[in-house]
Formats: sequence, C-alpha cells, structure tokens
Amino acid sequence: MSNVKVRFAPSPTGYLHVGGARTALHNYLYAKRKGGKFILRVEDTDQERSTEEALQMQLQDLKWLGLTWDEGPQVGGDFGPYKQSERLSIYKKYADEILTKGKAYYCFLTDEEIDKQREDAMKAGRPPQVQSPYRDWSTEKALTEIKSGKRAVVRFKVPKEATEYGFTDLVRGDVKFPSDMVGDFVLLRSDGMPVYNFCCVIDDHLMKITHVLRAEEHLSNTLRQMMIYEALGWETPQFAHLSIILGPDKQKLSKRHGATSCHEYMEKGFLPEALNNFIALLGWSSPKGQEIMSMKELIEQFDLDRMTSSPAVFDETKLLWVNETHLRALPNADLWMRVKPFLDKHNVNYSGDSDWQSKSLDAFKPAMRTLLDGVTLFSLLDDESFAVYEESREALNWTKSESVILAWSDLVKASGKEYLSALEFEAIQNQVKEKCQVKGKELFMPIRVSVIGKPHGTELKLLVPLLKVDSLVKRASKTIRAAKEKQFKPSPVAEAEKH
RNA sequence: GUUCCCAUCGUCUAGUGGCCUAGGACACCUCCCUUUCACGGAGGAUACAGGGGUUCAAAUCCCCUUGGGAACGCCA
Repeated sequence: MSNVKVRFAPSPTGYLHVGGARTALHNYLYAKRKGGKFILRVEDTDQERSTEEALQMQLQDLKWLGLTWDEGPQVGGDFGPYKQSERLSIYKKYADEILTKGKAYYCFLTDEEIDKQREDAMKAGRPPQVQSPYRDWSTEKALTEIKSGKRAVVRFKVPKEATEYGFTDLVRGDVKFPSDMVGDFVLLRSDGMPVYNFCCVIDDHLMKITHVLRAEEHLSNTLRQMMIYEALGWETPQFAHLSIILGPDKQKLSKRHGATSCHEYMEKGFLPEALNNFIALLGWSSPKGQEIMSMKELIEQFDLDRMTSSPAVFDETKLLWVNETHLRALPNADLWMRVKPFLDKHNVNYSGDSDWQSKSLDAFKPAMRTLLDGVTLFSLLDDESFAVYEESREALNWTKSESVILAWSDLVKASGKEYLSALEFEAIQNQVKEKCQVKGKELFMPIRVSVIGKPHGTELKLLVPLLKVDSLVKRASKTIRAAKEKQFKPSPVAEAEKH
C-alpha cells in the first residue's frame, strides 16, 4: 500500500555500533509504521577495511535486536545484489554515462600532489579542494594515457559557477549549501572501485528508496549526492539526518567511552528490547511521553515529526534503568531462558526444577539490573562457589554470632527435611532467637552470613527455601571455620576497586 | 581556515508566540515501607548559553556573540 522504502546501509568494518543500531532502528520503525519496506544494503566498497566476518557479526547483531529486513543479504529481493562489491558493473555503467555527458573526467593527480594542494590551500585560507589540471582534458586524450598504463580516478566536474543547492530535511527543515563548498570529488577510484557518495546515489535510486534516514555526519555529503542525482537526471529521495550520539564528554561516541557495540551490551546482559527502547529515545520522543515501550508500541508511535535535531548523549545509567524495567516485567519462564545462558557460560550450577527456578527469580529480580547480575546472584545458591566474604567479618565478631549459627545449624539439621519452607524457616529462626537471647540484626545477620556468606542481601525467608537442608548445614560449618581462622574472601567490590 | 548543523535541569526530553512562577523521565537528596540490602511509595533540589531586536506578549520568530559538533579523502 505504502510506497515507503528505507534502507540501512552499514559498512562491514567491525561490530555494529550503537549509533548504527539507532539508525537501523529508526529506519525499521519508520518502515513498519508506514507499512513500507526496510532494506539492508552492504556498503563494502572499501576493500581494505571490509570483512566478511564483520558483516556476519553485524547481521547477527541486527537479528538480535529483531530488526529484520525485507530485502538484502540472506533474504534476497528484486533489486539485488545488495552488496555493493557485487554491483561494480552497474556503477561502471553510470560512471560512463556521466563521463559521456561531460560531467566527469579522468584525473591523474597523485596522492602527493593532492596532499600538497590541500596544504597550500589551508595555508592560504582557502577550502582544501582539489584543483585538477585534467579537468578539461578530452576523454580520448585521457584514455590513451590510461592505455599506456597510467592510473586514473574518475572525478565529478563540480559546476564552476557557484549556485545554491537546497533541500528540505525531514528533521532539520530547509538546508542550503553553496555549490563551491566542494571541489571535484571522486566517483571511481583508480582501481575502478566506486566511492560512497556515488554508489549511494545509484543504489538508492535503483533500489527505489523513498526516504534516506541516516546519521548527521552525512549531511554535507548530501550536496555531492544532489549533484550526482542532477547529472543523471534523477529525482532525489527525501532526506532525514539523525543527530549524532555523543559520549559523556560530549564528544562523538567512540570506543574510548567504553562499550559502544551492540555485541558488548548483549554480553553485559542487556535485553535487546531494552536497548531498542533506550536507543529509540535518542533523538526521538513518544507523543504520549511514554518512556518504557515495547517494539510494538515503538512502531505504533514512531514518526519523523518528533525527531530532535540536537545531538544526544548516550547515558548508560538510563539504559540500565530501561533494562531493569523490561527485565522485571518479564514472566519468570521467559526470564529464565535469558538468564540460563549466562549461568552456563559462567559455570554456575542450578536446579533443573522449574518451580525452584521461578522462586529464585522472584527472590532475585529486585536486585537484578542485567542478565549478567543473575550470575552473581545465582552463584549464591551454588554450593561450589560458597564463600564467606570480607564484609561478613564484623557480623561474625559479635559475641553471640557463633552460638547463633550453631543453634541455627542444629535446628535446621533436626528438621529432617530436604528443603525448608518459608514458614519452617521462620519457626526455626524464632527458636534460635529464644535459645540465644538475641534479636534484630544480631540474629539474622549471622544467619544470613551462614547462608550466603554475606550480611546483606535477599530476604532470608525467600533465600532459605531455595537451599537444601544439608547444604545449609554445610555452609554453617564452613562459616564457623572461616570465622575462627579469620579467612575471608575479598568482596568483589573491593577487589574491583584495587584495579 | 571555509561551509554546514546544533544550543531547555548533570543526562534524555516536552514545549511550534499567550495554557510556562517551564512539564515528564533517569540520576541525585529527604522521608515512608522494611529486623539487612534491594524493590516499592511520597516529597525535594536543579534548566530556557549571552546580548540585541520583532511583538500588547517570546523558551518559542529574526540578528549577532559565545560554545559545541560535523564535513572538507582514491573512508563510509
């Protein structure tokens, strides 16, 4: 019904960056909202940096986010191939067309000559543009040079007389460029490989792209691209330039800011729906002012009229909040499926019983911000990783602590059960209270230390039923021993601070 | 340097000339809940970069300044 067709066109030079993911997401949302198509095109004309491995990684990240494409690699489509490196003959054809029209020329300038020109221009306060002496050579003359072995690039002939190129950007409004802002730019490299601005135009046109939503850094490329559209007599698509994403220091988000790839966020235990939700909000806001949204809601509410043109800082703290909110809203069975791979990866043992899993999740959910947090939490229930931590030292030094733990252990053992219920736990706790004549934290802290090795954490009545009785007893005796020998494991936090 | 883009709480943002003594969210602080830690609940502090216009009226329109960013590649 709708003829809206958008594309995400990454270059496979590494992992999928969160900035790229945001561009992909906004394109996807727009397509879905308008009932149009979202296509994926691989811009791999930079042979030096593009790799098949990086491409596979990016495709995987896109799938992880649920941003599936209607046309592109792996799914095909009527306008393929979708890898630019496989479309070389197409680009060649249109380069010839522009050449024939006299709107481009072969240029034999060497890198050194260009560098020198740029340097001189900068010194003289002129924009660093190429001035090619080959601009007015005839194609025939150039071709004979090429036949004799000389290498040449194809340069676009930017009109000498300065005019103004303007278009209406869907997020920025009217934008105008003076044509002399750019010098003659390259269309085809000397090895015949086309360059970004050129293939971008050819492909967007041939693939019938109606709206180009891309990052702001491409804004000034639009001028060159408009010139190419003009030279070919084609109509330009609609452009929308998305504001860039900044790091906390307000500089363009890059690796030195820490995690910047989707893959890293996946490994850190973030949910794809949370990353999507958070990223969607960078440069866009819900008309309802809603903050937490499912993919379905994002699609329903997304449109270009609510895009911001100012850059946005990527705030990991807020991402964490978005993540924990999505995470806690997940049904236990679903959450378990997501936590499990993390537990397996970190060799955390757990019960196969789904009731146990669900109860554990109920107990830990309030403390879980990421799936990775599940690893720390669930290892508390794993006998193999039980240890008494440094932070328990104080509680174990209290005069009655040892007797409390001993009494606790005896009563637990005497229960004869496999697992204690919450009620049974409370009954035992009360008996310990009477027997040792302690209350408050002097009562429950030593008990908690003997259960998880730490004085703080999840409510005991939730925790205790998750551990087998004989495990509780063993843990208690280990705790007593640790207290006597003053052997404590450094707390993870303190450890981290050392580094 | 040149051109272009941008400018509301620390951060993401609402706001399209009167509804703004500027709203929401994250973070922060206080209190409540709680025999701990979290969760949760209730409050609080914090912003229209500066200067000129236009207008009865400006966060909103115009200009300048300042600040930030991007582009100026045989990268994308």
